[in-house]
Amino acid sequence: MPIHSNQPKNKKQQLLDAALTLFVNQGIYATSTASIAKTAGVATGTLFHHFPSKEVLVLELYKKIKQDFVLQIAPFKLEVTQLEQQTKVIWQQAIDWALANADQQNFCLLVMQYQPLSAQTKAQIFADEFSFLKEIILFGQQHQLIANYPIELMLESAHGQFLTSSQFFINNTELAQEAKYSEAAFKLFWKSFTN
Amino acid sequence: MPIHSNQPKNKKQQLLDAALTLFVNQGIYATSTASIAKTAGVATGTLFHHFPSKEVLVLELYKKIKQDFVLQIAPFKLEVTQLEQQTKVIWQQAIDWALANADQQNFCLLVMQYQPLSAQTKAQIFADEFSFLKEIILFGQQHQLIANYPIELMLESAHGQFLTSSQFFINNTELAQEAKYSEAAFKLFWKSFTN
DNA sequence: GTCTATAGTGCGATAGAC
DNA sequence: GTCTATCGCACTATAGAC
Repeated sequence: MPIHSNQPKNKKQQLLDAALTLFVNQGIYATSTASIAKTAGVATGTLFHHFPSKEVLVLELYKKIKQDFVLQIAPFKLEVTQLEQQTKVIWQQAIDWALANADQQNFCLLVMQYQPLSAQTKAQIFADEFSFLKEIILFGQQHQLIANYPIELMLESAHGQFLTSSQFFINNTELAQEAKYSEAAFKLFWKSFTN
Repeated sequence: MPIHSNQPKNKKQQLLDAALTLFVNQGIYATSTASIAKTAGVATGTLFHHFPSKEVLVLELYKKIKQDFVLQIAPFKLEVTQLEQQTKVIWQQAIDWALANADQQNFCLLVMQYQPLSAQTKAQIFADEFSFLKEIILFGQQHQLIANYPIELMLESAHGQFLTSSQFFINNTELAQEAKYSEAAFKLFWKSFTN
């Protein structure tokens, strides 16, 4: 650790933190690099020293967040007799992460609509993020627990349902604690896939 | 009809048409009023004669599109013995409209993330647009055909599933013709709600 | 109603001192 | 690595002639 380390970690992290807050409150387009620098308490030149462009800043922030999300999803050895229960645990871990990291979750939604990032970039991120989901669906189909619909459609549907439910609970945090709501959200998800 | 009517309808409509195309190809923020006017073949001053601001232009375009969408959804007298079939017809009408009006559908998605419009404005639009959906769910619940989950959650879920499926088919138009895919999309939707 | 011309603003990014 | 200062550009919106 350097002797002269200041109380706030490093300026790069301060910039990422400030950017996240501003992005989710104002949108990515509406947030200027100058305002990010000002909020972070650094100069605009410093921002462009750490990130060659605003676009790169957005992408780097996104990747860090998704890395954190994937770590919250504990891996399983899938069991035929336990598949619904195992899926429920994973679903709840994902929802809990979204609730505890509402800014991060909202930012990911914004990035999906942020047009300066290519569709290819987004598709790659999506595939990485939800590889565990594909395993569950294929495993369930092999054992006749999950319907044999086309896998691409099912992946999109599952992702969409997760986004919808997590957004609902983020916008209505008091309902996330009620079993009636959290049970219903998972059942809506699970029943759509069952045979 | 005025004697001096030009071949292109009126300039206001030309502006709306140009705006739609540019918005879905570049995003709303990334599209300048100047480029809309240029594409429409009119001057920037003319744009601001018809729309007091870019924001109003966006909202007016959005309302026109949603009006058109709602007209495509034929009303039904809901019947207990026919509910699944009736819902399927409505679902397919909605998907077909989205496919035939991909630009319009994509634009609606962009508007939902366009932050200059207030959350209240968007919520109002959502309620208007999907009132028929609420009727179906409540009717189905009364007759024990549809699960008794909280109605707000079900409405969000239904809307999300429609957006996911229509986006999937817009991005993979060749699959929309295959019964395997279109049947699966509806079943994913319907099964999630059934008792 | 439509045009041309432009005012006024704020942006992303760079240069160069320290 | 960080700063100050600023460039060059594109944007929304307006003014005023026709």
